[in-house]
Amino acid sequence: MSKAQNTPKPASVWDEVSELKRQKILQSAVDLFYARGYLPTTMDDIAESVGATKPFVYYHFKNKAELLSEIARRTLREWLGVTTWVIEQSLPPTEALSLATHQFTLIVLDMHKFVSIYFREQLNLPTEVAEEIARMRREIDTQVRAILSEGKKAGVFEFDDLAVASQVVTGMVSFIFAWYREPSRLSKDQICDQMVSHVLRSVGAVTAS
Amino acid sequence: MSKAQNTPKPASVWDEVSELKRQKILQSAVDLFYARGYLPTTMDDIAESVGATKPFVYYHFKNKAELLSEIARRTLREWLGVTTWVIEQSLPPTEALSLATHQFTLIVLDMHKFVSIYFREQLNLPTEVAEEIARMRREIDTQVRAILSEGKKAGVFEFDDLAVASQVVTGMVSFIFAWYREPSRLSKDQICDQMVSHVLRSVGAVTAS
DNA sequence: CCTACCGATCGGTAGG
DNA sequence: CCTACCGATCGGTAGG
Repeated sequence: MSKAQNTPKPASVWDEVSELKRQKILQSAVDLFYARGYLPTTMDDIAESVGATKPFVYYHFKNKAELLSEIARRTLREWLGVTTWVIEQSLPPTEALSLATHQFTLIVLDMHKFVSIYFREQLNLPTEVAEEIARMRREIDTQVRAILSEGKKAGVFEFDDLAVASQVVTGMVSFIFAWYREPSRLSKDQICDQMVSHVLRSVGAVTAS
Repeated sequence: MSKAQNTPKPASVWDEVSELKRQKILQSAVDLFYARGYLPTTMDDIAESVGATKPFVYYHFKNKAELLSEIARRTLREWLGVTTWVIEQSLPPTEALSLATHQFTLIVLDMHKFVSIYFREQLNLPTEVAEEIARMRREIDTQVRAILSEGKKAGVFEFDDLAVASQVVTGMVSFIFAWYREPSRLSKDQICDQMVSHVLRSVGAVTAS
């Protein structure tokens, strides 16, 4: 249940019902955008899949781009939440990188469709949303670099270029979206463990168990 | 000059000129698809960017999907060419993985726009082309696994699951498309060296220099 | 008489 | 929250 509803305290029963409809529409959009792509999916498709007509969708979302924006925002918000939370723990570099990788991998697996859509459809995001997303990505990158940099200084990581190392780590995990399919031969926990091992080794972590 | 023209022996001057025009159109399509996306780019846009009109484009390419198909085919052909060539050398696992990673990285850098378009627009490929591409991907995966498997048996690589390791290796390199931008702070050779180091370490290669 | 192209317009569908 | 409908633009192809 990592896909929390994110309901910002429903003030009334009316709001709660309205929010539920928003979630239902968004989930249909996610399923369709994932299967067919953002542009080929019509607002009529989404309306039909929730058993309503187009104006119903427009009542809950300003336009088509707003649906995509919400998908991208939720994805990045989850990622940024994980790295921020790990940084706050002030763990030793190896533990911090392990934890961040594990949680990051779990998000990619749990929010597989969200992540796939985000990576494929970045170009279709409105300018302001694209900039908001870019800011969050830079924050994540800064935090990953902080962990890697600290590990290198402490002598527990061994790699050359910090920027490349950071991209390699986040890329290795992000790219799971391109090959993960359900049902999966391996459990999510098994994949997390594999990814932690690969990430730790890739930055030359000494305690690669 | 890794972007070979792939000209299948021009029988005459006429064919040669025609082939040249095809290349010019394809390059314009690549630039536009990369910058704006496949669907938002119109055939008129492509025609305009080569200083002609739409029927000119249709004279050289059956339709819009054929342009995208050619981009995807060339990308996969280059990748498959590299792994096949490396396998043919019958090198020790570590050398084979180093060489494959170096060449694979170089392709992602040299054909940066091709690779980006391929990953973003897979869903827009005609069914038969998508299947052809999928076959080539499976071949590449088989060859990467062969190298990794041999290294594990020989005791020079250390990782747990072969499928995950293969995806991690190809994913790490493929994902360069998502962060590489020109002009780059690092030279292509520097990036190749970095990627070889990360890949070797990620599969627990003993000689991670 | 053909190759290589252009101006104009088609049917069909998108977002709103 | 639906029916009915718009302004616009698309990929692809006709005739010349």
